[in-house]
Amino acid sequence: MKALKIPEATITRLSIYSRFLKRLDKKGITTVSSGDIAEGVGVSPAQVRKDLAYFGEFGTRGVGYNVKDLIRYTVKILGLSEPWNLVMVGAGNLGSALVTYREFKDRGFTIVGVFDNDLTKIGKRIADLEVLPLEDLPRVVKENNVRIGIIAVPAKAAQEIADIMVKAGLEAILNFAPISLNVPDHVEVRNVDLSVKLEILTFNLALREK
Amino acid sequence: MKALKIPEATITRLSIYSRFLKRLDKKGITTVSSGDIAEGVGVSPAQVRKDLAYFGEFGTRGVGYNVKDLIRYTVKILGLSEPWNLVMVGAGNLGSALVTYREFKDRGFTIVGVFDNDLTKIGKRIADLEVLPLEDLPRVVKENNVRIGIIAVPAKAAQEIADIMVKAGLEAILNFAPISLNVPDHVEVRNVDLSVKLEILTFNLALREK
DNA sequence: AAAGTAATGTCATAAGATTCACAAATGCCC
DNA sequence: GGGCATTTGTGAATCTTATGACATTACTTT
Ligand SMILES: NC(=O)c1ccc[n+]([C@@H]2O[C@H](COP(=O)([O-])OP(=O)(O)OC[C@H]3O[C@@H](n4cnc5c(N)ncnc54)[C@H](O)[C@@H]3O)[C@@H](O)[C@H]2O)c1
Ligand SMILES: NC(=O)c1ccc[n+]([C@@H]2O[C@H](COP(=O)([O-])OP(=O)(O)OC[C@H]3O[C@@H](n4cnc5c(N)ncnc54)[C@H](O)[C@@H]3O)[C@@H](O)[C@H]2O)c1
Repeated sequence: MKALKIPEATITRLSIYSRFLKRLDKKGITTVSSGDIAEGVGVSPAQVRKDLAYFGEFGTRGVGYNVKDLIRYTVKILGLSEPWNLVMVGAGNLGSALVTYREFKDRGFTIVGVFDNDLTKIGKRIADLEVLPLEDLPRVVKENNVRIGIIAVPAKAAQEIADIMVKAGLEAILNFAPISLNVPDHVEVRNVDLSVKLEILTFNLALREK
Repeated sequence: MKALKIPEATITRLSIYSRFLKRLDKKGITTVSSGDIAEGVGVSPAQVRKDLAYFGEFGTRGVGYNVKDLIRYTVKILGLSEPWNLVMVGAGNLGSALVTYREFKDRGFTIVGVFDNDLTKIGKRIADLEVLPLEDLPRVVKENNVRIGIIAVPAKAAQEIADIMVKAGLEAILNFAPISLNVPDHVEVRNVDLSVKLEILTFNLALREK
């Protein structure tokens, strides 16, 4: 495969294009131009073509892209042709919301285990999953070939959970705790930080006063 | 004020530095170097200094930065010296989690209204807020000087809610629905897209197989 | 079948962000 | 008080990403 380095922003946009295309497909639209995609997701047409060009030629000049084909390509690129099993640690407010989030399923993600250390939560059900004690995590990871873990525990506990995940052999972590995690190089981490986006808004609004 | 354009990535990092500094302060640490911050949040020391340099000179050569002062500066830059009132539309799984999220409060955000159109939800309480019908949104916005709204409704309804928010005079929207919103230029929008981060991970893991 | 229109793919260019490297400033030790 | 160690602030260099422009290809119309 391409050794070429792909900008992470490109991957971000591909994910967005991919879901936009699925909506078009559901509406019965069969062909789409880079301009249509651009307008639908709020980028420039050149950007759309450039992003796709990293991975091949998927369109027809003078015509555009076949929606179903392009969905297949983007899904393939993003590594979503095969389903992914996930584990979630933290069965609190956010963890519960994420476990019941339907769109994950649509994109091929299945949460196969939810873990917590609070005895009052263990044994309870979220969606159709029983909350399990942390001790069971390595077993669930092994049994279900899980490679990705989600952290939804308080910041204080996040590093400890990351360590447990690494030890259990997970290769990637999606972290919702507002703290930077220390993990070995072979483990990919991405943080989702909700306050940051809010503070970009306040920064911009505050500027207006000036 | 500076007319200079600041990279959004800089604002993102400032928000992260700011919260990291608050943790240091809580631990009683009074002085910090760009290298310490860099290590704590996972960027380069030069990056930290450059980011701060957009806004002024906050450190002392040979010494570093005073933690409490730097917190004050970052908070000021991010527009957080004064508290912000927010409204939330969508009292579902995610909306409820967000309303009860404590860290928002710590950063000076107060959710003053939660709205939904589901009659079974209206009147219920989330944290200490009663869920209100959408019709009440303009009033709550006016009464509380709200400038920022959060959208946590299904994608299908998000544009409609954005329109209502714009009409009510909101100037910024934080959108959790996985769809791109159409709003006038004077309204700032930022999307929080959880699937994207997950798909960056799958992209990277899928690459490894190659 | 030729001309006109549409839209891709890509190379060149521009813009933007990060890193480097070092002079300048500070505090500390002897 | 002079030298040494430290760490900032910043201009220049580098690296990365986005935009612009257009040749190329395909379809459509007459
Ligand atoms: N709630 C939100 O809207 C929101 C938004 C952004 C970020 N976050 C972040 O997500 C994380 C979770 O937030 P939340 O609101 O769901 O908190 P929460 O308190 O509702 O849930 C945290 C859960 O983690 C469990 N937990 C704590 N320590 C643990 C450990 N060592 N091992 C296993 N489980 C443990 C707790 O028992 C609890 O069930 C926090 O880091 C928070 O900052 C939350
Ligand atoms: N749950 C998650 O973890 C999660 C994660 C990422 C993104 N999201 C996105 O956040 C949004 C909300 O997700 P959720 O899981 O909370 O869904 P949900 O179905 O639990 O809640 C949605 C709420 O919006 C309300 N609603 C629907 N239409 C409305 C309208 N026109 N006006 C006012 N209220 C309306 C519903 O009554 C419901 O209470 C969705 O767009 C979803 O894609 C959710």
